[in-house]
Amino acid sequence: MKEHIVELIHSALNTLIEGGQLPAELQPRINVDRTKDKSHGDLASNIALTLAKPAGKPPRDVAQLIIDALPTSDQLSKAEIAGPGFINFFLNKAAASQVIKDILAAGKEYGRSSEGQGKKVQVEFVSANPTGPLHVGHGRGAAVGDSICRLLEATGWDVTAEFYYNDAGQQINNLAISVQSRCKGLGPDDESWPADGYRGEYIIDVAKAYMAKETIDATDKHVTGLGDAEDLEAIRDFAVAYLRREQDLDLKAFGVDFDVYFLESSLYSDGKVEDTVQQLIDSGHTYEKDGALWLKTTDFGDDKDRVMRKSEGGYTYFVPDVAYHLDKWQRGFERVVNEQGADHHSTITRVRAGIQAVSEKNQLNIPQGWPDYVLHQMVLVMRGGEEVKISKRAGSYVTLRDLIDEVGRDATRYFLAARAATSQLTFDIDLAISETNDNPVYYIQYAHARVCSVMRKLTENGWSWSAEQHSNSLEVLEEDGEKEIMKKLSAYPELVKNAATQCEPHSIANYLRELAGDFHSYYNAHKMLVEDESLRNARLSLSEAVRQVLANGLDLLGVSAPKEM
RNA sequence: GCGCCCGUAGCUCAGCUGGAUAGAGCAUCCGCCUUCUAAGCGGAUGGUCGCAGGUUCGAAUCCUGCCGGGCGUGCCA
Repeated sequence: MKEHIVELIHSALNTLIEGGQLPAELQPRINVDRTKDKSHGDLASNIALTLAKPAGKPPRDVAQLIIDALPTSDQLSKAEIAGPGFINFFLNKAAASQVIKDILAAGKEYGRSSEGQGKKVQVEFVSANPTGPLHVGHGRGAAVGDSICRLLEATGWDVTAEFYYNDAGQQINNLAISVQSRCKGLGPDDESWPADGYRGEYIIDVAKAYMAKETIDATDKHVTGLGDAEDLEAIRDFAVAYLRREQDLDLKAFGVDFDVYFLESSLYSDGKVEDTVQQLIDSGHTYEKDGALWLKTTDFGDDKDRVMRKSEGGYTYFVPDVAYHLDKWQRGFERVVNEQGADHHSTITRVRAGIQAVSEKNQLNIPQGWPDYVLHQMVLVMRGGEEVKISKRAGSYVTLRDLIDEVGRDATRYFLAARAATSQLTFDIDLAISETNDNPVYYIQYAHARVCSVMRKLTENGWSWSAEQHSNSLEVLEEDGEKEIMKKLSAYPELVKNAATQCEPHSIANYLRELAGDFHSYYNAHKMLVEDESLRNARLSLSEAVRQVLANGLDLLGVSAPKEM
C-alpha cells in the first residue's frame, strides 16, 4: 500500500515537472508513513515540506499542486493537505480491509518475506563458559539471540544458530581445581582453597557426582567420573561435561535450540589456532616485545597494541576467537551476528583487527565491519527491593532455571526480549512472581485465547465461519476500533523486516502488546457473535486475522500462543 | 584520561534512518461482571524528553560541550 502511494506521488511529480510547475532537477526521496492519529488519514507524506525550498513555493502550495496532479486510484477515498503541508491519504473501505484477506490467505506465512534471499547467516549467542549454571544475563542473550534467529529465518535467511563453548583456558583450570578441592572435602573458607576457585554450591554437586562415578550423557560424548581426586585431567573432563549438560537442559527448558555447538578446544586440536598465529605473523602485523608476541591492532583502529602470545607461552583469549571467526568465514557465512554481553565489548576491535590482518594478506575480502555484534547491556536483578549481585566466584546467583521455575518460560522469554538490547534491564523478581497477572505476556496470550474462545462459542451456537467463505464481504467493518486494528495489522510485515534488519526483537514485543490492547478494547465494546450474519462473519474474519498475527508474532519471540487460559 | 551504552511520568520502559497535541504498563484515584473467559474494559492524575548551545520550515530524535549512571580500558576469559 505504501508502495502504491509512493508511485502515485512519483507520477504526480513527473507530471508537474513536465508541465514546468516544479524545477526539473528535483530528485526527492519520497517518504510515506503510517499516521499516528486517525484524523490524519491512513498514510501521510511530508514530500511537500521537503520540496518547498527547492521549489521556491510555500509547502501548502506545493502540496496542493501534487494533490491536483495525483493520478486517480481505486484504493483512495481522498487526499488532503494538513498542518504545515503534509498530504494525508485516506484509504477506501476495500483497500483498508484488504489486509484481512491477505492475512487469512497467508496464515502462518503472513509477515514472512524473502529479503535474505536464502543467504547463509550465522547467529552466535549465549556462548557461556561451562564453568557454572546459566544466569539471568545468559538468559537475556538466549532470549534475544533466539529471537534474532527466528526473525532472520522469517525474512528469508538460511540461519545457523551456534553456541561457542570456551572449554579451554584458565577458567576451565579454575573449575577443575575447584572441583578437585571439593572432592577432597575442602570448602572456600579453608586455607588451602584455591585463590581463583569457584565458590558456588554447584561445585559440590559436580564433585559428588564425580566421586560417585556417575556417567554424564552430554551432546557429543559420554563421560564417567573416575572417583579419583588426584586425577585433575579426569576431573576437568568430567566437570566440563557435567556443566555443559546442565546448560543444555536449561536452554532446552527455555525453548532455545542450537544447530552447532562449537568447542574452543577443537581450534587447538585441529591446529587452527597455530595456523592463525602463523598467518598473523606472515601478515606483518605482529612483533616481539618483552618476551611476548604482539598484534598491531593499532593498524586497525585500536588505541594500543595487544598481546597475542604471553611470555609464558599461552595465547590470550582473543587469538582463538580470531581463529574461530576465520573458520566461520570459511564456512560461508557472509553475515554473522554475535549476540553477547556488553562486557565483551573490548574484544570486538581485536577480533576484527585479527580478521582484517589475515584477510588482507590472503585476499579474502572480508568486509571491515564483519562480523556484526549485538551487545546486550547488563541485567540488574532485584529481589526484596535490593540488587542481587551476580558473582560466579562468590556463588551469588540468579540462575536462568530459577527464573523459568518461578516466573514461567513464556514470561521470562518475553521479559528478557521486550527491551532494547542497548538498554540496561531491571528484572524485578518479586514483581515478576507476585504480579504474574499483570505481566504483558499474559495479556497478549489472553487476546489470542479470546479469539479461540469465540470460535468455540460459534460452533456451540450452531453457526459456522471459514476463512475461505467469509473473507470477502468486509465492507460492514466501519467502526473506529475495526479500522484501527486493520491499520495495525497492515503494519506487521514491515515491522518484521525492520526488526530483522536491525536485530531488534523488542519491537515485536511492543507491537504485540499494542495489538492485543486494541483487540481487547474492541472486543469489550462490540459483540462478535451477533445475529446479523454478514456482520458476524466480518468480525470473525477480523478476529481471526488478529489471532493469526498474534500467533505469528509470539512465535518470533519463542512464546506460546495458547488456545485457552 | 580514553572507548561503548544509557539518562523520557513516582517505578519499569517504548518512541530515536527529524515531522503534526510526547506513549504504554505498573502504582494511585473513580467507574464497569444475570451478556462471546473481568488474566478484560472505560475514565482521571502524572512529563522543563539530564543541562546548555548548534543545524533545520520543524529536534526526545542529528551535531558539539557539559552533568549523572553502567560496562570496558589485563601478558584474565
